[in-house]
Amino acid sequence: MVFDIIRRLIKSGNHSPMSIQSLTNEAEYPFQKVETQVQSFWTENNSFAVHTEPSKPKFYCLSMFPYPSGRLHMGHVRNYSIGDVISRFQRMLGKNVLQPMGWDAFGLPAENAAMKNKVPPAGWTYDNINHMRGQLSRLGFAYDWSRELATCHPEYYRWEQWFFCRLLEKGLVYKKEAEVNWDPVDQTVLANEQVIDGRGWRSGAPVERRRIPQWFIKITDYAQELLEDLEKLEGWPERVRVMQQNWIGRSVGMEFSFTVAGREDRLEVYTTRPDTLMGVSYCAVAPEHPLAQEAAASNADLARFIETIRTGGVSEVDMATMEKVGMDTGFKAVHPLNGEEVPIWVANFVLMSYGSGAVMAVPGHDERDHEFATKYQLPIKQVIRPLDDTAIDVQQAAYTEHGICVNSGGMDGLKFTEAFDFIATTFNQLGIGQKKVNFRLRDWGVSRQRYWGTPIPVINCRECGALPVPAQDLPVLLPEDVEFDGSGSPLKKIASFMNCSCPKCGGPAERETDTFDTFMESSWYYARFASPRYNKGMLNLEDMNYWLDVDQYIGGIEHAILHLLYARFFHKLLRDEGLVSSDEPFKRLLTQGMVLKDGAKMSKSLGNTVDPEGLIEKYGADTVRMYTMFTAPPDQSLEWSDSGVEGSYRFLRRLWKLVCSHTPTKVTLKQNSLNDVQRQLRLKTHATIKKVGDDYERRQVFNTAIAAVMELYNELSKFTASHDSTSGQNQAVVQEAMEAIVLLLAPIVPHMCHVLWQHLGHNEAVIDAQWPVYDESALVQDSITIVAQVNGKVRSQLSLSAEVDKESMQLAAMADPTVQRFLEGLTVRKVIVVPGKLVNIVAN
RNA sequence: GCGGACGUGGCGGAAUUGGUAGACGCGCUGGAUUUAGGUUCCAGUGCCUUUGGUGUGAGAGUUCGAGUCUCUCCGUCCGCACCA
Repeated sequence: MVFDIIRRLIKSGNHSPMSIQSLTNEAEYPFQKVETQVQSFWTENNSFAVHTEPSKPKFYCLSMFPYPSGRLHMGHVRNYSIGDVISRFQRMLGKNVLQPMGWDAFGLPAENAAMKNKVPPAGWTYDNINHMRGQLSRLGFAYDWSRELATCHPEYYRWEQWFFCRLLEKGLVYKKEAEVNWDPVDQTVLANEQVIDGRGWRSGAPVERRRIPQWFIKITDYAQELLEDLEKLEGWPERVRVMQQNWIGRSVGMEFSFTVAGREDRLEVYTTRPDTLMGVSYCAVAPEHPLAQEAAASNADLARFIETIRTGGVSEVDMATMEKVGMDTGFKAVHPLNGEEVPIWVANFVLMSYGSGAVMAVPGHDERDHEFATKYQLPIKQVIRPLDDTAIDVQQAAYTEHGICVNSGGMDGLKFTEAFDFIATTFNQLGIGQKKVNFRLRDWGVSRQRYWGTPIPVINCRECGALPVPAQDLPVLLPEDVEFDGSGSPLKKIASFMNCSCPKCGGPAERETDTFDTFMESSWYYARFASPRYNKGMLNLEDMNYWLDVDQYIGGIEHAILHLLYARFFHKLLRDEGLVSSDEPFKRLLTQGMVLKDGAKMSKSLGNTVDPEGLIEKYGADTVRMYTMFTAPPDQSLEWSDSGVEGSYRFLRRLWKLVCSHTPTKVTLKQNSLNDVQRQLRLKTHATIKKVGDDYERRQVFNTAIAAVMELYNELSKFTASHDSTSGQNQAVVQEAMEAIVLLLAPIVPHMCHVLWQHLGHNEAVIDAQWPVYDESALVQDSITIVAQVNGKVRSQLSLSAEVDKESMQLAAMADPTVQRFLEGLTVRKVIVVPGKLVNIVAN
């Protein structure tokens, strides 16, 4: 086993029992001793290991696992602090809380490091994991480390290989040619990230688009369900759901074909705007389209042109921002309604991978078509007019709104849906097309021409084709001790990996050397965490039924679309294989904001990073946790400030001193015998408990929770400064306020609160304490403040009995001298009374 | 290009359902303690011509009442399928 407990025990340091008293007697807040001692306590007691216990309510809190890049950055600290706070809060509510941690260990950076430092990707990755595990422990996160996993471990990826083979057998996986970025100098495939301004990042050579056979998983089979189920995800931020909805991109349109003049075959196109059909002035096909290829065969200029437009990146942003260029193929498409012939062009903006690789172009009513038509002086026809009949000039700009058909023969006067239906009926009768729902979502290409990834478990036999590796031969192990120089896959050079025999005919065969997209591993790790050591199958159903779904998932907004969509898809695949029982993996989602410094994202290239380790050294983990939770709401970006850290540190020091100087008491608090000042403090204590609980659970904003605790602290410290709080009910209300503060902060500042809780006279550990419940009777007030406005402007504040009715409020406001002064010479027209809040007198 | 979000003091942010704008923290100013610096404590702190006026990127609108709702504009940031 790679991950042993022993090493962590050594890491956690000092085991000699140190009494709480020796800590709380220290004049200054001894954060180092506190944190070391409390972390030892958690380790020795195995405090965060959990088991499937069907009789107990569970809570599964998951933070997106990190890529082991080498060191934690502030983004990690923030992400994992949020998850830890939620986990510890839920535990105090009495739940059986699972909070695991692991490593998204495959990926490109390990290969880059391998080239740079001449070390194998595996060794580099394991070293990073060991270092980062230590950093996480030092931050005091309540992980069940016995469940730790790393995706590069065969125990993990073997099940992914097994599952892929199942999908292959079920027909949910297929192989087809797809475009990649090809570096002609380095003779290698480049990631989009490695293409800079259309050139290879290392060679500087112009990148070519090349087609190679790759594996795809049929996510489009699940497009409709992935779209519909978004509505069930009430615990997800609206914006993430909208992003996924747009990504899936359901559209209703017409699929139909043009005849090509003088030919037997037809040109298939898809359009969402059949109402503009009479405005078609040309068609455009992708460079890879058969018609384009055929035309190029007898036209050297066109062949050269197609070659040039196949350079440049393949990403969506490259496609959308590049200059739109094209060339006439010489073929003519015959308009299905008026028989007119329009030219067929080849254009770089048409994607072979989307739809049929061909489009009808209506420059009058589509911006992209308009740009292209203007450039090549193709005709622009107006066939739609605005509903309100405003004058438009389609020669100047495309009119893209829905409107009414004009210049369209029999369709004139029809609105969008009427025109749509007309075309649908007509084409059905002609047998050349029909209504079709299309999705923007494309099938998931999972092949990567990289070494450091899960080997795709496929054997290529010259006789029998591509076959899945039989289950008993799994895992296909990735050789870890390799020479890696970046020129193609090292797997191709290892004969013992490459050569195998065909599982069907037994003849000589070769292994697939591509590896999986790393999104594969991160698409199911949440489930594996619930049965991480299970070796009889991919997932243990009993554990799945107890722990899933993930109650709270936390991670960066940058994963809003891809990772979350793939994980949702994978969950449905797992469900259909009978491995899990629910439809969706993540009940509630919190997308944390970025950590910024000087207004920019912290990054190595900008040199504006802050190293968490140095901060922990200087201020302790509790301060760092508190600062990251206090400075901004979790879903917004966090602007780094050194003096802000000082502020959090100062608060914790003050709190430490105040509680340590208090003598704990067991005196019973008697609500009815409290004086006004005592009642006031008690009111603040319980109002704070109420607000903070709501902030943690419903609102998930921790900055305001901390602010509320600070307010209580301020009131408490004023109280202790001006009253003798060593005896009687004074001591009782102070004890109550302190206990509240310690409990309310325990999820955020767990080390300090562990010690302070014991100082306040409790034997149980604060992690096992019950979350405080507010006392409704303590919140009852005798008098309330009412705002008096004249014409919407605040003129006075009135202290009135809490039970005051609307009429009395109005009378009191009218009688107020300041209000009177502002009403002088005016006639009262109207009075608005908001019970318990304000009175607005409208006068002129 | 497409899609998404955001814009409030000197700064980070608060205002949860249309009802006292600026909670809490930082910074700054003054004072106390200290040989001094630091620390700690106390008081003040949106802006202005201060019995008042004004103020939430700009402009308009709805409303008794708008930071919050609607529209237009400006600006900033994020994602876009091989980075994870």
